[in-house]
Amino acid sequence: MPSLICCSIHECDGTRLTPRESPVTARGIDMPEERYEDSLLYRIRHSAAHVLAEAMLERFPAAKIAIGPPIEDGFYYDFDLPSAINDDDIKWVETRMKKILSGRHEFTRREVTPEEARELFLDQPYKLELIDDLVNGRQDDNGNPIADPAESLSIYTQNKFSDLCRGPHVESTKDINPKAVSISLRPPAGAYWRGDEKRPQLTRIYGTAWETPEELRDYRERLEEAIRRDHRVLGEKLNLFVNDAMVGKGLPLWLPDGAILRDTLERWLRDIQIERGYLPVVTPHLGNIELYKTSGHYPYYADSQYTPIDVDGDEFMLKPMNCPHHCRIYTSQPRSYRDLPLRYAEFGTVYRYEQSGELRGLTRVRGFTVDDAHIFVRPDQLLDEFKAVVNLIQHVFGSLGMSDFRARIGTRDDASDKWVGDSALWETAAVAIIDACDELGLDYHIEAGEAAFYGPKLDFIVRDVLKREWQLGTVQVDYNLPERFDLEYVDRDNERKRPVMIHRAPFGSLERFIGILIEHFAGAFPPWLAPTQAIVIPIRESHNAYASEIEGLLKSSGMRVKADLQDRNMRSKIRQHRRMEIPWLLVVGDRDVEARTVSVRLRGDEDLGAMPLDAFAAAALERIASHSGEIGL
RNA sequence: GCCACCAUAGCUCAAUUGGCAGAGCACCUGUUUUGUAAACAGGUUGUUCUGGGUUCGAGUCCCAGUGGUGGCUCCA
Repeated sequence: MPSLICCSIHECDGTRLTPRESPVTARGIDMPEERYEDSLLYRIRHSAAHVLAEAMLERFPAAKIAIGPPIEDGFYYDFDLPSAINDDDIKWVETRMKKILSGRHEFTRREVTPEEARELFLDQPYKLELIDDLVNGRQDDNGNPIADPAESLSIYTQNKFSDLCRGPHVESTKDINPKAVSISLRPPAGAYWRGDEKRPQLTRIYGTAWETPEELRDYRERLEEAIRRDHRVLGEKLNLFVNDAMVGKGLPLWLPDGAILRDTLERWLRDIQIERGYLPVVTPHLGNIELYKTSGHYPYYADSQYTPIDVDGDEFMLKPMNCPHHCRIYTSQPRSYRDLPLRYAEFGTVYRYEQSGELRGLTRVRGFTVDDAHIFVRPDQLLDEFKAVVNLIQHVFGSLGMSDFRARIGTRDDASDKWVGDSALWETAAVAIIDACDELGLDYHIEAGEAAFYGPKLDFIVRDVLKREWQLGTVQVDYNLPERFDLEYVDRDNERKRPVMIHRAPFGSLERFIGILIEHFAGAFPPWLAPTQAIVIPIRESHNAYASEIEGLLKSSGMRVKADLQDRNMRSKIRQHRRMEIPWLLVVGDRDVEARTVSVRLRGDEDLGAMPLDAFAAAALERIASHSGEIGL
């Protein structure tokens, strides 16, 4: 099954974080980057979490404490509270934390036996559970040991608070600047104990802590910048899309400017794919449920699919993926080994029931369009075709200047039995993926257990402005669907053989990709993507005719351009269009009419002065055609 | 789906302990004709998310629903 759009990795245990907060440079000599876990910042945050717990227990003496690790940019602590927490509580706790931090309280470590530990945390059930696990050795959900039993446990104490903790911590609260700590920047959140929705839901208090108040101030500014870049904020400001309650949650409406952006991307990718031998196909939004029973998607994944629709006594589904349809296109004719690879491409809109709490802007929606293709290959073609697909995805990301992604190879692990198919084929496929990535010099990492259920895959994962991770592009190797749909080709030796299927989507989904793209460019799109590429601004009404003439000329050369003939002064028009991130503002007055020039002002701040209309058109069209991110002419 | 918070004009927000629903921007009309980030004057704009309840009186308090936000869980 294609996981064509899914998978965010949640960072809550602090173990997957990059150590970039603390690049160490000593006396001009570059030192290797320190691991986050070894950094002062990590100890500060870990210690601040303990102080948070101490203050919370003063405010809520009946609270039960769970865990409180450092995370990227801060820390949290989970509490089981007797009543809901409000802003006044947060304010009180923050003030109290700062008071405790101002004291000179040492963090002292003490080794205790499990018995002593149980005695100490007699009224803290979550701690008792942790102690039991540590003493017995950690086990995963299948009962396999993942950590050795601990013989002794460590307790850290500061002021009047002790916590079960392996450390490390700062030596004393004097190592933490109270002015560099805040818990009021992020609202309290719900979180299940041990991430299990069947266990109690706890209240998670997030905090942030830095070495200096200046770093805290910088962090605040980064948060504000993130809001400014948020695709939901920019989507409204730039009139790209809206979510409408009457239409339904998670079903965004594309406004004209957003549709132009989307259409431009779609046409661009379609052209690239045609060059590379892809064939267009089109399939309907509804399909008979038999299609999904055959593919295996139903009822196993019924939770995320919409209730079937009765059509003349048969059950039809809104299609949650395009692959079964493409398989049926494959089987519509007998296939020869000479026909392969066969690459069916479709911008296919699919519908999935996503939990309401997870919906978000364009990055998580209930109806979305996958830039999907299914490639049917002979086994001997798999490696080359896989490389070609990765090459295509790299081309797409590279053309858009998106380098801030991680590539993840998802393989199967032994902890789950959800995998289908022969393990030798899995091995073959995984080796093909790894070989392809190596040959392409792709910087990847392997995560066991992140495969699709039918085969290993390669995903391209990016982070949004709020540092949430989203899967965009994906390539998946599938031996399963060809089996289920009984796909065959006649080989050179006249034997019927089974093709291998590659599922792939460079964008993943148009919606999510554009959401990320808006944030990537902060709304200032390169000219080829900008919904409006140039605005002509007449200085006086008497220049309107010239402005309209320029509009017509540039339009006929294919540029997306408008003349702004409103009865407002030039300065206010410049302000308005700058705010809309229009790349080129063409101001025209007497001198320009006289000399047939336009005075070009760039989206940023730069005024290029007058240039001949032809020269502007040629230079701008070159920028557009080359997909340059540069707007200077 | 779960926990918490939020919802006032198209947008951003205000409205004392429950006492006549407001401002800026946008929009409309007029004046203005401007050389690079907001001309001037006047005017329109409301089921205060929806439905119940308490009250002499509800934007404000209570209940339910809807939508949004932050997390958690899930994510083929």
